[in-house]
Amino acid sequence: MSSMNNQTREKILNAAWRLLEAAPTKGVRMSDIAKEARLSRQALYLHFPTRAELLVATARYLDEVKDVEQRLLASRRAETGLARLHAFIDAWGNYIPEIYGVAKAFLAMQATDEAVALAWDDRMRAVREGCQAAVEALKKDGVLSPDHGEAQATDILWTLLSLRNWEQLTRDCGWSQQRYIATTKLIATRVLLRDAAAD
Amino acid sequence: MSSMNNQTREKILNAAWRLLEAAPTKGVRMSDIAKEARLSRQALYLHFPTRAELLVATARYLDEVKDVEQRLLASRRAETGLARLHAFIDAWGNYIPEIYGVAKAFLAMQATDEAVALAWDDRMRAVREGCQAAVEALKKDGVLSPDHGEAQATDILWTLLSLRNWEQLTRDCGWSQQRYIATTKLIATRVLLRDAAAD
DNA sequence: CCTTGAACTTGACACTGTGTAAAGTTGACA
DNA sequence: TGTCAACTTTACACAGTGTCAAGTTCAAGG
Repeated sequence: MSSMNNQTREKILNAAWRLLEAAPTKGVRMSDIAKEARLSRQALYLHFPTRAELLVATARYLDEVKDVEQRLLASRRAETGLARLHAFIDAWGNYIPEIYGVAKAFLAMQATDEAVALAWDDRMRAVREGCQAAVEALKKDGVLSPDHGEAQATDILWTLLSLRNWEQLTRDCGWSQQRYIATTKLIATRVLLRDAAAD
Repeated sequence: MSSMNNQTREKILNAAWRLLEAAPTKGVRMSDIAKEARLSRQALYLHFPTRAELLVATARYLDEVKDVEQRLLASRRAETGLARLHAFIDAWGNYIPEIYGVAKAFLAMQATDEAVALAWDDRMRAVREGCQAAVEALKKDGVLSPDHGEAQATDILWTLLSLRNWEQLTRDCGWSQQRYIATTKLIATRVLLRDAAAD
């Protein structure tokens, strides 16, 4: 299977991506993806054993194309803890809308499929590490609020930056992306930094 | 249908509730509920036209039994804005774990079923109104942070108090319920109140 | 030119879970 | 005794996933 034509594989991943991005809330079926990729439904199963694995592969493909690693790592170059926090919120917060379609399909399937749940947890763990690094930088600068230990501060930041929160604020509450970023920075700053250190 | 034996109806709702509470993440099927209620699967359809409506009815039943209205209204009796905010977080935050099982089923079905999505939105709107009332009380006391308008403050509090955040903090991060409540109060206070007014 | 094999198509089918339909059972009440 | 409502039993339609087996296509290599 690994020796198979990679072009076809990419055609499938691209089709899945396109559909999920276009209609994040609608349930995208295997037959939909096949049609979009101009292949028979069965051809998909030649490349991906299950829908779950196709989704996971789509997510990895997306990461690769969009170069998340790169973006998240960029925030680590910031000099102060606060700058680092803000850079991380910029990096991740602006990445969310780009992966929203695929992520939504993930979250919907997470409830039923073990493999999907694990893959999602794995991705979120990566985000959590970014949060942790930002918190450590604050601590090092001596600006971390005495209200929280490092672990708790990481939990809070991680939760604040959850995709669900982004979804609620931008979709349900109608916030613009820009406002989401700005306000999230404000909240993170208020919650995580010791009084005098804000801005 | 409305003239039908209400005992059976309650037996079904109770069975659904028990199963959802016991295994919030597992998909509870109609046949599971039927078995639990010691009825045939078809009997469920005599009382509820679809699984979606059964879920919605279960949620309403839960609210009735647990008397949410009462609890949320209680917070309105608080004298100061801050006390009101904290009372509301107590009321709602402590209600979440009691409805988690049913709510989880809701959220899982929200993606596919329109009726479920509407019912959920409706419930969340009620919570939002509680948030809004708390924010208004803060404003009236003159302690609302100048960083936010009333609408934005409401959005933030509402998002902070989302079931997903409770889930992430208590399940994924391992926080105790008590810690969840205490820290959520702390965060809300830090974010929503003007500097000098904290605690 | 002819064979071989990989990539793909076609069509059929098993399985799960929801929802529908129809005929049969039970027991209370008039 | 008969009737009606509540419930059971059995069967089936439907969607979507995943499997299977028999074909087609086409390029590479003897």
